[in-house]
Amino acid sequence: MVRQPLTPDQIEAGRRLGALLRHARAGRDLAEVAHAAGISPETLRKIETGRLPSPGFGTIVCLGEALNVPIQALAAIWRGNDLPLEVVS
Amino acid sequence: MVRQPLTPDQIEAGRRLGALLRHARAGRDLAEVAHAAGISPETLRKIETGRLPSPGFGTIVCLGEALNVPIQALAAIWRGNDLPLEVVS
DNA sequence: CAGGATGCTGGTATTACTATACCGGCACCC
DNA sequence: GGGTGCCGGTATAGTAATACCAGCATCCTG
Repeated sequence: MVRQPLTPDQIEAGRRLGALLRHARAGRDLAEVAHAAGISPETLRKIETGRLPSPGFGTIVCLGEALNVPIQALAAIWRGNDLPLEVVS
Repeated sequence: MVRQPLTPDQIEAGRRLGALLRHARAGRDLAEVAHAAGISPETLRKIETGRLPSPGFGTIVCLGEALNVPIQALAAIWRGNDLPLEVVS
């Protein structure tokens, strides 16, 4: 066994994370935010839509910084604690 | 351009992250911690030695949880804020 | 209303990297 | 001298990050 595929749990965690990030962006231009975070717009879009379920740690840290989302909120979302969305509003 | 290699900055960030995690583990068995975090001992060892500079977001979240390290400390280390190591002691 | 601009989406392709496993070797300590 | 634990190297499946493109809404403007 070399690297088993992502579990459904991980995939759903990625979807929750993407939804939170999209909620946090809330109007700002996708490309602008991606550039501020130092990643490509394509990558950000895929994260938001859940097609990149488990992005790199640095990617998320930079995104949280660019969007002013506390990293602990992202971690909580990932772990499944359905933290209220008010923390980012 | 498809996926440019990791920058030296990212590699050094990974090294700092690994050093912090190793410091936080501080005596506990590597294999035990890895199991608690839900990853393989090999992977944890590579993260600690800096040979996996930019692990997945979920990997770091689980590790922080297993080691009782606040996720914000890990993010700060990654960003380069040379946060004192006392936060984990 | 036509037509352009803007912004998001799904698809496909490519490359670097993650996560895992196995091995021999090197310490340290009882 | 045999555990116990860490290390470096190698190998491999699968994913992350990026790019390009055609399509489809919405909005503005002539």
